[in-house]
Amino acid sequence: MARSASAMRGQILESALRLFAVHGFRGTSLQDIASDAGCSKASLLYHFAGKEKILTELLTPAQDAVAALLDRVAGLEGGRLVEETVVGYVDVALLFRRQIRLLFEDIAEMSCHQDLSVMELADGLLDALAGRSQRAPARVAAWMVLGAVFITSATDDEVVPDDVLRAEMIRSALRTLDHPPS
Amino acid sequence: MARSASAMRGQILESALRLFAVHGFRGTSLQDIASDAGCSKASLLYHFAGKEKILTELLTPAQDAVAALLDRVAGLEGGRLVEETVVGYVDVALLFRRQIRLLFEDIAEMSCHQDLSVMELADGLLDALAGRSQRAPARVAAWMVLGAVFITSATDDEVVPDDVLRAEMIRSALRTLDHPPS
DNA sequence: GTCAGTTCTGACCGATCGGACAGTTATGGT
DNA sequence: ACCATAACTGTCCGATCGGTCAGAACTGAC
Repeated sequence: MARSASAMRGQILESALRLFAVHGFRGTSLQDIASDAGCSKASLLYHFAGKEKILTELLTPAQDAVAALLDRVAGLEGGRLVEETVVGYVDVALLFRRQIRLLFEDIAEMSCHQDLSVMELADGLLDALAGRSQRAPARVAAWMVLGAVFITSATDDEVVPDDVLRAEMIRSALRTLDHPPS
Repeated sequence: MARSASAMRGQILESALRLFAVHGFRGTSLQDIASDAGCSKASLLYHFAGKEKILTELLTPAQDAVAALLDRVAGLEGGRLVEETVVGYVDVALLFRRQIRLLFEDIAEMSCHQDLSVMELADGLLDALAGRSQRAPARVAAWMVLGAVFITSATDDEVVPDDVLRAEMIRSALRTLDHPPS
């Protein structure tokens, strides 16, 4: 066969991205990628120095986009800074959503593989956070709160004390949901 | 030794939770847990039917807590529903933050193991989203936006069209940051 | 002391996976 | 036609890991 180098490389990257997004990085073997791309596993390792290098090449454009965004807002301040950053970040995230998804698939597969009914619980939480509304604005805001609290809890910013963190998370979440302070 | 069954089980669970939270579920082998708990790998598998069962036992209390929360807010509606759900969810998330962290460590280790400087970029994004403020409310809100957009992008709620999703994500994020609409 | 039952362990197994390597096939320049 | 180089492959290897199993060590009841 011996097609041109760039063609095979592109095919490998595309197969890898798709399989990673479905089964996660660790859940996808080099053989899986090779079979999907239509070449041998050895051919994979001819084009890429290792499995991680494939992931790196897949993630680098997203990293560059964020770096470019940070560069673009470097000189701004105040309201313009926040607005531009938010819009830019959302656009980058949506542009590279498949890459983001591949990061989560390992988690999802791990959570679902057992008898835990996390999905049902997440749905219930989503409904309640959206105030039982099915409208898009409420549902999107609920999704964001779900993710925001989840990730923020996992971080350990030892600068912020726990009680302050709790209070600010609640306030922020209620703002996200457009809920007037009581 | 042959200590009482519950003592060894508890020791194993504690070691597993700590190691999972540091190296992730997949990044921790049964041998690692056994060494940390001070027993043999075979003894692990005497107390737990498999590696996943350990994870299940670690995650079940958190699942039960969420289920209890959903049960508690089942009869509420309107403002009370949202408030109770948010406060309850934040409390559960903070209570089980180590369990949540273990879910993310696999991602973190995967992202950091390569030459990508994701941490610096995340910090830069955090600063910009917080409007260069170092105050706790701004930083917590920035963290939440960071996680919210990240997770929401990874979900595919095919009910909401992409352009609507983008607009609502931006609006929600700006609300989270307490940014007045322009 | 005896014995049944629980707890624990060393040794082993099968499977999987990432990667190495020598050799083969195709390509393009001359 | 020739050949250097790039592209590709089959095969093998070492390491890791989850899990099994027969049997040892310990315990408490009698």
